[in-house]
Order: sequence, then structure tokens, then C-alpha cells
Amino acid sequence: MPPSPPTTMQPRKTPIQNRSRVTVEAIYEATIQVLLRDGMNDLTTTSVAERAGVSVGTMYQYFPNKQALVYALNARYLDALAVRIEATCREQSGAPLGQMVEALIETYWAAKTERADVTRALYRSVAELNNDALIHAFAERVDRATAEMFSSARDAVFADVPRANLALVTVIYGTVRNAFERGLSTQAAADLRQDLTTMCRAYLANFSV
Amino acid sequence: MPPSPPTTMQPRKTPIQNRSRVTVEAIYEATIQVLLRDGMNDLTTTSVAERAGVSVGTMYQYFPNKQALVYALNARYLDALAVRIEATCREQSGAPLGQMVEALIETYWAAKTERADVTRALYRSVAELNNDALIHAFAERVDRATAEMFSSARDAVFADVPRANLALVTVIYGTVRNAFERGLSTQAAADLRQDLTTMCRAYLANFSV
DNA sequence: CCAAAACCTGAAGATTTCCTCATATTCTGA
DNA sequence: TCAGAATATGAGGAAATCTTCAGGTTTTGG
Repeated sequence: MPPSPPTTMQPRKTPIQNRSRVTVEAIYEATIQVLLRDGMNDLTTTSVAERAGVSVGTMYQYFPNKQALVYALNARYLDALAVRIEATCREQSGAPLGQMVEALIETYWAAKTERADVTRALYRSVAELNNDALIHAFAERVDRATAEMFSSARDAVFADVPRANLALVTVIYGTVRNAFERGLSTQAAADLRQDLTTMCRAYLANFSV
Repeated sequence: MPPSPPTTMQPRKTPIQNRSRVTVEAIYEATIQVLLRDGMNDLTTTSVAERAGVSVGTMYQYFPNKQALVYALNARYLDALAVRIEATCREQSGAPLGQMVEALIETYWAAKTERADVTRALYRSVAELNNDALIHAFAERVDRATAEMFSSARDAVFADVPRANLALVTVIYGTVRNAFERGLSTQAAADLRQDLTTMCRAYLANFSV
């Protein structure tokens, strides 16, 4: 294990021509596959390049080092997730509170479950990365979206929007992740999801008009 | 990075004399400290041995490899956590439901927060380990304890204990972890904790007698 | 058509790390 | 006391990985 260099997470060069865009895309895809197959520990620059069908040199033209590669992959994933959450929030704008909660749970749950193996692999891959900034930026972004959505509810009025928002998103995201890590059966997962909804709605009853 | 060998997680030898027990203890402590200082990535067998004041050879007499060391450390941590949860469950046996929930949240929250840096370091250290079995054993153990506690509540009757139990523990553990990862301010954390309690109680109202 | 820019290649250098083993020291129990 | 068990040592072998760079190929734009 080589020592962790003063890691630069910034991409090295941005693709300009089309073939390089394809290359970079292939590298991302290969990274996921290697992560799934070997795990972060055995993910080597060589194995990724090989799987992507390019040479290591090419990889290093776009990513300054191995960690930056995984970092970028996670940034992508979080961005896609944020986009989905934001879309849900827009759709639910002005809806009743209960429906909002249900929609939010649905979106988050689906995003994590659809490709459970990828989700799990990514969770593991970032553990040793300096991704606090990434996580915080993501949290701020989606918190803003959900807070705005809740504010727009036609059947509620909040004394302290940020507080209620934090409570809801923390409980929802935390529960989904925990449920996911437990590897629940389909039935148990469905029950849990319903109970989670129940809980959130019970909490929200405090604010209904 | 050497390839991941068919890792044996089992300890190699059990200390018999007192000096070796002290040695093993020192190794555990050193592992935590190196984990805090350098992170899992830069944790080397040499650095741990050095910090512990023993030679690498000694370390390898008790742990077959590096991963087994970290694995054992986590097993220890989980055991300590389970013991605390079980104690709380015993104490609350026969109490009112609301009090049980509060006590459980208190215990779990405290355990995770008391030494936040250690908790975080351990979370990160296991990410790449094959610790599913460990996690499942832990979950089963504490789930049994809490389920029994809830069953004993004097002011409630459950149609489906396992289901209610799963909902509660998943929400509580998940929320605490998520809150913890967000690095909330003291005030925000206190608010959240209260809201979490509120939610759980609202959910439990369905079962009160 | 052609010069310049963009892109790709991959062998090899520079480092590091894990773990063993032969040997030395300390402890225990009779 | 003392033989055997338990424990400790630490230099070095064996193995792998990351990353570079000099040079070749493809594309672009005028």
C-alpha cells in the first residue's frame, strides 16, 4: 500500500473531443464494475484501465490519481441523486404534506434500492476518502429543495421550517440506509417503509392546519 | 497494495499469561490511535506495532493479518455497544413505552457521541471489511433485547412485536448515524433528538392500551 | 491538405507494505 | 530449581502498486 499522497481530487483535464468523452465514460463504467467485482481494496489502476479498454496512461490524463477517480464517481452519483430529489420536490410543490413525505420516501428508497449492489459498493468505496465536503454540499443542496417543498404545503404551517425539515430528512435518509444495510426481506422492507411513512405523518400532524 | 489474501479473520492465538494480555490490549489501543491519526489507508502493521511498543512479530502472533486486527477491534466495539443496549433494556423492563423509547435513544445516542472521533474512525475502518456476519450477529442480538423489552411494556400490546421492533430500531439507529455524519451543531442535535423521540412516540400511540 | 492540438500507449522506475522465521527472553508449575 | 511452554524480537524476502513520460496516432480547423 503506497502512502496517501497529498491527494488532489480535481480532475486533470476535461475531455474536448468526442472520443475522449467516450473514453472517460468507459473509465467510469469500468470503475463501477471493478468495484463490484473486486471491491475498493483490490481496485487497481491497471484493472480499471484494462476493463475500460484503455491504457493506464489514458486514465491518468483525466484523473490525477486513483482516489480522484473514485471521488469523481461518487460525485456523479450524488449529483444524479440530487437531481431526482429536486425533481420530486418540484412535482410535489403545493401538495398536501402527507403526500410529500410519501413521495420523498418513495424517491429516496427507489434510488437506493434499484441498484442495490452499486449503492453498496459506492458506500464502501468512499469510506476512506476525504469526502466530507462532497457530502455536505449534497446535504445542503437537497435540504434546500425539501425545505422549500415543505414550506409550500397547502395544509400546514411551520413555526420552524429548517428544524422540521432536518428532522424529516435525517429520519428518512438514515432509516433507508439502515434498512438497506440490514438486507431485509421484501416483506420486511415493505412493512418498514409503511411504518416509516406512518411515523413521519404522525410527526407532521403537529403542524397541520 | 498487496492482494487481499483469503483473509482469515480468526485470532491466531489466545493470550494466556498476563503480559500477553497486556500486549494485546496495547495493540488494540494502538490500532485506535493510528486509525485516528492516519486513517485506515495509512495504517500499517509497523505503525501499529511501533505505537503499541511491541514488535511486528508479536502482533502477528495474535492476529493473522492486518484486516483481522481491525476486524477484532470492531467486534470488541460492537460487543461493548450491545452490552450497553442490553443493560438499558433490562432496566426498562416493564416500564411505560414512551420511557423505553427515550431510554433507548439516550443510550444509543450517547454511545455514538461520547467518543465521536473513535466512532467515525471505526465506521470508516470497516467499510472494506467482510463484516456482514459481524453486523448481522450484532443486529440479531440487540434486536432480541429490544423486542423483549417492548413486549414487557405495561401500557401497550403489540399485534406484531418483531415488526414494531424493527421499525423502531431501524429508525433510531439510522437517524442517529445520519445525524452523526452530518456533524450537527449542539442545538440542532438536541432538537433532532427531541423530534425523533416525538416521532417514535407518535408511532407507538397505535399500540397503547 | 497540413500544422497544431488532442489523445493514446505501456514498459519500467520508485516505493511501500505485508508477513515470516530463526533466535532470544521470560514465565510457570512441579 | 529447572525444563518446557509462552512470549517477544526485527531484519529482510517476496510481491504489488502507483504514476510518469517520451513518443506515436488521430482529429480538427482553416
